[in-house]
Amino acid sequence: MAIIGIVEDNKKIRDLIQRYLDMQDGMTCPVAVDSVEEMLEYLDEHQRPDVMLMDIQLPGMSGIKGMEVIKSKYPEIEIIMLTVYHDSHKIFDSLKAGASGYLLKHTSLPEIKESIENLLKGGAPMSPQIARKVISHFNEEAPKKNEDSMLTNREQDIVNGLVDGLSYKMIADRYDISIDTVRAHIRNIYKKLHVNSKAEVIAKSLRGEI
Amino acid sequence: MAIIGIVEDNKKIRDLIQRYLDMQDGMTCPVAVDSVEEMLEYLDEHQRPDVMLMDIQLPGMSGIKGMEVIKSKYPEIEIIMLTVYHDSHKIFDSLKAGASGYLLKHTSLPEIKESIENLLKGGAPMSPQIARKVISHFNEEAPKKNEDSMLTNREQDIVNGLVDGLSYKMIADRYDISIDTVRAHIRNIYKKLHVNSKAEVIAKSLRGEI
DNA sequence: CATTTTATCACATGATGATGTTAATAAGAG
DNA sequence: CTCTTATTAACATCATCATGTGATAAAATG
Repeated sequence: MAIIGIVEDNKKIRDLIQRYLDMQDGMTCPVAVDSVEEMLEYLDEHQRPDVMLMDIQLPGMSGIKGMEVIKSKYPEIEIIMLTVYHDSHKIFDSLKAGASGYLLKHTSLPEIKESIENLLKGGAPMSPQIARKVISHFNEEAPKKNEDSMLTNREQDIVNGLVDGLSYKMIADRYDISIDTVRAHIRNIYKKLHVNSKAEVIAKSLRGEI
Repeated sequence: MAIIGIVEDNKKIRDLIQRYLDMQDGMTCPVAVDSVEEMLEYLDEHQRPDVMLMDIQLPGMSGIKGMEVIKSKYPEIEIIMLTVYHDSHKIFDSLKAGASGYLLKHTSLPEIKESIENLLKGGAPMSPQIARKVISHFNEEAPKKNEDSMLTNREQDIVNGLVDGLSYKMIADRYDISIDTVRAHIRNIYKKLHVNSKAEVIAKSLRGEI
């Protein structure tokens, strides 16, 4: 009998999954909590689950951090991330932190059940979109400069300045242009990238999405 | 109508898959050959397939080498490796050479069909055992964990908020604390990391230096 | 028990950033 | 030759950030 645990802060989703899994043959789901902290308390005093479903966005400790903690204390627990996030950063962080699977939240209950069975048999459940990103990570050693970067040379200069942590004024000095010109470029960059803050540009750039 | 191509030297398997796929709605499988060389000739003179199933062990050019050649000439063709090999080297070589999926040969015909549909929808079909190996690759790829983070859990929360491109106000809302508390945390974070702007924190974080 | 750390909140102020509007010049495309 | 794009620039205004100073309380540490 496989023991399943759930960490998910949305009570509706949590209860739904718990009830469904608990009904299945060969599975029992005795614990479904809404934070990593609660799960850690539970693990101290009860039989440990074989598999754990974990959200990323949680009150208190994040699911990724939580997984690291749980994995370091109980490395034999297999953890599947079950979340709405499909950005590469969160996916790779999760996998590096020791996740055995990564499912998107629109995954149906039977698919979740199947994924758990898969995992117990030595597989690694992944939503197809996630698998795609993981695979891309491999064949993306050279063919970057992906999609229409669209950014002009000057705009790229400005982005580099932002990534280096420079203020508008410092960027203006570096390229010997006025601060208003920097502003103008940044406006254009924001439009092209569909963002509206320095922070997002820096994040995008460092994730290789520019 | 998706066009499927097959390169597989075992005639029995090749014919079986071709007949099956050809029967499916939305698919046609006009070409099934037993070597990369034959497939290259075919591609010169016919409409190119959308998806190609390819074995690794082939007479003449190997499937991995063949995929490189085909991918460089026709990068828009999506290639799924369909093979008995499950050793990490062959898997990673295939993925690096541009494979969009990797299935083991015991995969059933309906699963193959499903995998192709998956691929056409932007997914990446992988047998669970393969996914497991790919994921393991990430688990081990995390040597440099500068765990001298010094940042407290709450501080890490705040950093995550910054990385997500949130303003102080949005971070305050996310964690249900006041904006002044966010400011206080950020002051401490700046001191610990020796920086003095959001931008630098985001950059450090995304570089894995936190 | 005393001390330090962590987390919380407030008020204030100057600096920086985001956005709207407008526009001149040069280069390249059609 | 006209139209578009890239680059430059100025002025204005409100929002957000960075930083100083100070405070309370719980938790961890010694």
